[in-house]
Amino acid sequence: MPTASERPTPRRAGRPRADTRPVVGDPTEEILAAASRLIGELGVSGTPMSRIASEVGLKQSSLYYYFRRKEEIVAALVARANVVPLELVRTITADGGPPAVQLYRFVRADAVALCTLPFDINDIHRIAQRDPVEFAQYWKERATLERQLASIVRRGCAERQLRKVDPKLTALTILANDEGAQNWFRNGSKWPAGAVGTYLADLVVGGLLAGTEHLPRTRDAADKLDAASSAE
Amino acid sequence: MPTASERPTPRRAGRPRADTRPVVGDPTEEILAAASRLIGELGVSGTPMSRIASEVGLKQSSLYYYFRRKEEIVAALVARANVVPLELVRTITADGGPPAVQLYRFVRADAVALCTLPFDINDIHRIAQRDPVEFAQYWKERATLERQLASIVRRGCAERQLRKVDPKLTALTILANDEGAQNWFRNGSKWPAGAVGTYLADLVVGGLLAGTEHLPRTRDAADKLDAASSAE
DNA sequence: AGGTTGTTTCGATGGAGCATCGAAACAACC
DNA sequence: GGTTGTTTCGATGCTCCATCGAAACAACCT
Repeated sequence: MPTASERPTPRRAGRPRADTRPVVGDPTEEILAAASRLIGELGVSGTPMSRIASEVGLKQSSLYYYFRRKEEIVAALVARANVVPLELVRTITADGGPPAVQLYRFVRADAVALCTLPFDINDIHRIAQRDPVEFAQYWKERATLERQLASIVRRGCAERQLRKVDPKLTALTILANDEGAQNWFRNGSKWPAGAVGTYLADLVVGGLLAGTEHLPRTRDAADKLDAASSAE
Repeated sequence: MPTASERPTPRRAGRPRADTRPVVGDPTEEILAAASRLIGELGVSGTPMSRIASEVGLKQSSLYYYFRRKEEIVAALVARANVVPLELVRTITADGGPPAVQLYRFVRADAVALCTLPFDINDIHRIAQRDPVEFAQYWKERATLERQLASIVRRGCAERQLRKVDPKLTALTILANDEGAQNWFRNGSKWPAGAVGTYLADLVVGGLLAGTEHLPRTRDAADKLDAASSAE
């Protein structure tokens, strides 16, 4: 009698696929994975639904059983990508420490996360701007992110650690910076993602600190907290 | 006898347009102007050729008499936008002055120029990445811009005015910064373009200077040179 | 065993957008 | 009056997105 691992995948309910390859996992996940890969290569408007479908062994129209519109796929991808920075501010704020160190940690980690993303976040950003309904979740989370970043900046200014800057404008610029970095990073960068992150964090936090001489100390503190955070 | 200004525009050679409105100027220019406006509103993939055509009083297929492909229109737009930063480094380098001041002037003016651009430079950037042939000119000019910026940074480092940074990486980041700023600026900014430019220049140059305390002096010097430059 | 229900997939189809082609409709010149 | 060159059009083919109804199965019920 065959064990579960030997047993061939049980036939699924529903009409069989024209493509004879066996169904590997959750089709929704398969579709998202294929879409992420293809969109990373060809861009959103450059990847036809038919291509995504054939990649997962389906016909074009069958995709619409899982997603009602192309943008729904894009929205699902961006929703996952958005988790990273949100989680990031959460843990960094929880870890505490001086605002400048928190900012340093965020900028570096966010830049690295964006650079290792398989698809172009700015491309998707653009689509999200033109479809506020489908991407309502995205904009809400992004506003939260901006607020939390701004509040870190505000504390940094109050404690005289940072120059006097507009917290809201600074938060926007930091996010735009990280996304801008991804732009040329994906465009064939000779620097590794980690180097880009550290460079950006140096530049931004260096530009915000009341005295640049504190930058090395800030970076060291960030290193230590990051190490402790990844160890657990 | 009617003077030149009273005389109706002389009939042009070729089949008359279905649209009865008189032809105002060079159709190529009209097309580019309409395309710039529409693409700014709806994005490149969001503006159909038929829309551009009807805007200038032509049928869809008639556009292909002036431009062979849609990307050719986009390339023409980006070629013009690219003139601004190139001209900018040229005059700023010619004006001379400390490297930090030159950088400050560039970042501020470039950010302002991008923010007042009618269309989304990142959107076009993305298309240019996927069509290196049509946009060869763009990439060549951009490489030149990077090199010139990098050389300013290199001098700044050599003169101990700036922190020790990678000049090439810095040039890339500066350009990405300016483009990133345009992203959220067009997305309904409550700050004027000038404020954005000054803020970005403060942040970037502040982050590069060996000592932040020199930032106000650098800004003042940039102000003076900009005033002198605009006066002539 | 045969029928019913629910699930998943397909094929056909319509509509929108890009691009090409040949011809139409003019002016200018011979 | 005919020829040439310029500008525009309409028709057409192709690709892509999205919808719809039906096909092809499994599972469950009698």
